[in-house]
Amino acid sequence: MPEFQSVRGFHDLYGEELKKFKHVSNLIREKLRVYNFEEIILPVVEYAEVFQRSIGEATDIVQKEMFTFQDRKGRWLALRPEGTAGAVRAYVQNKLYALKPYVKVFYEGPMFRYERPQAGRYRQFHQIGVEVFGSLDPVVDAELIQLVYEILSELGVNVVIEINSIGCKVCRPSYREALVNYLESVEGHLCEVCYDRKDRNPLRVLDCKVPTCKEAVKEAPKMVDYLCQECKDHYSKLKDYLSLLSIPYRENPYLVRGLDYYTKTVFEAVSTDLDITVIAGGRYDYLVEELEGPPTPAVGFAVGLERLSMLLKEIPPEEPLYFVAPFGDVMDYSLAVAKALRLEGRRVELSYRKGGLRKQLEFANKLGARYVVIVGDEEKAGGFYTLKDMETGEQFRIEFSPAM
RNA sequence: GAGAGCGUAGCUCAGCUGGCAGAGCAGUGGACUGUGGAUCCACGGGUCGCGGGUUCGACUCCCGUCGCUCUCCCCA
Repeated sequence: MPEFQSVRGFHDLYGEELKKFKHVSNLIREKLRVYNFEEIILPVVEYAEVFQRSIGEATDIVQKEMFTFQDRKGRWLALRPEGTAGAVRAYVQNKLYALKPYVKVFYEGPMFRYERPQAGRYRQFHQIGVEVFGSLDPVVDAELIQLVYEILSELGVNVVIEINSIGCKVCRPSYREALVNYLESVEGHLCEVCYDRKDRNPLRVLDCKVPTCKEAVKEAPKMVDYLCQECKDHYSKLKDYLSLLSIPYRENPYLVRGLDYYTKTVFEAVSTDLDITVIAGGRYDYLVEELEGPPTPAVGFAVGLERLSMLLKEIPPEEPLYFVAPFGDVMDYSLAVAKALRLEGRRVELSYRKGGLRKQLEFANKLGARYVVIVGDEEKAGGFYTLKDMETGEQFRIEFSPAM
């Protein structure tokens, strides 16, 4: 075991893994450009209170998953466990609402949660977060889900998009009460875990995997039946839009999110291969106000980049590599050739190791070169180089005069 | 926070009821000084995760510890 190791749950990203990661990131950024979202770069550290207020004091994220520490003046700071809270803080602090009728932003970067690492779970992981501030229109929810759908389709991953409405200040309390009442009436049939969570996180009981719980919960009240008129309209309008856009989705009346700030629409994209959530989001109409901003409805979602990358099977091939292979006393000439090719915009590697032509061709293979630019005494003397296609074996003589 | 599995060469892993630490792949050199992927030969490489115990003797058995992986809770 190496003497120095990265901290548990903190990983180096490189090689093939990074290529997938970048492919996902680039594709999403291109989508966001088309949808006219503007980037905002947010700090990785906020006052801990920003998260406590937004995510909710009682949630697992705040209670046991935050990296918190004190600065020299004793104030509590935290590494961000998610992006929305900071985005809202920035929206309020910079008064972004004063600039435009509504605001569409995205951010990309690391998030931190103190959890036990396992498949698709890291203590430092990366998200792209997308937020729309200032519209209550369900068309925004629909467009965000459309965006999610397009991202996932173009990446070619097998997922299902689930949606639900969890109501608002008006209707959610009565539902929660009804649900807890119901759960108490069947508590004898619940597993140990669910018995505990029926008060703490009652909605979670609804998608417990234990068969007896599943059975006990069949007759449980559903949020959709308790929605107030406004929430009901919002939800049905959303579904109309999704149908109009031909976006396949599955209604999951038991879909909940682990953060307190959500209202009305919540949605998730779940991998059908690995049973992990890769994108999740929803509406949070009270959060801006909660962080001392003007009452402003908002919706957003976050993409887990590692999770999405690990579902990718194939990534597009890289552009061809030209390997400049000098042998003999021709390094000056080779430098000139490499420079000229690079100025044409080609991807060029100049061999840094000596060896005969055979050796150079071996190096070229190991580096995955598509073309080898053969430069020997003949080439230098004759004012040309030999271009070899490593796939077909064909060779071409290319005239060249060094102009360094 | 609870549970399970695994730590032997750069990688993947053998190594039996304790008896000289191995293979394949990768690497380097050569066969082969202007033509690669193939083949053959040679070579380099290890605190068997770490610490303790049992034993004449521990990679092997026992205890502890650290690390990794996975599951639950929860989540991107």
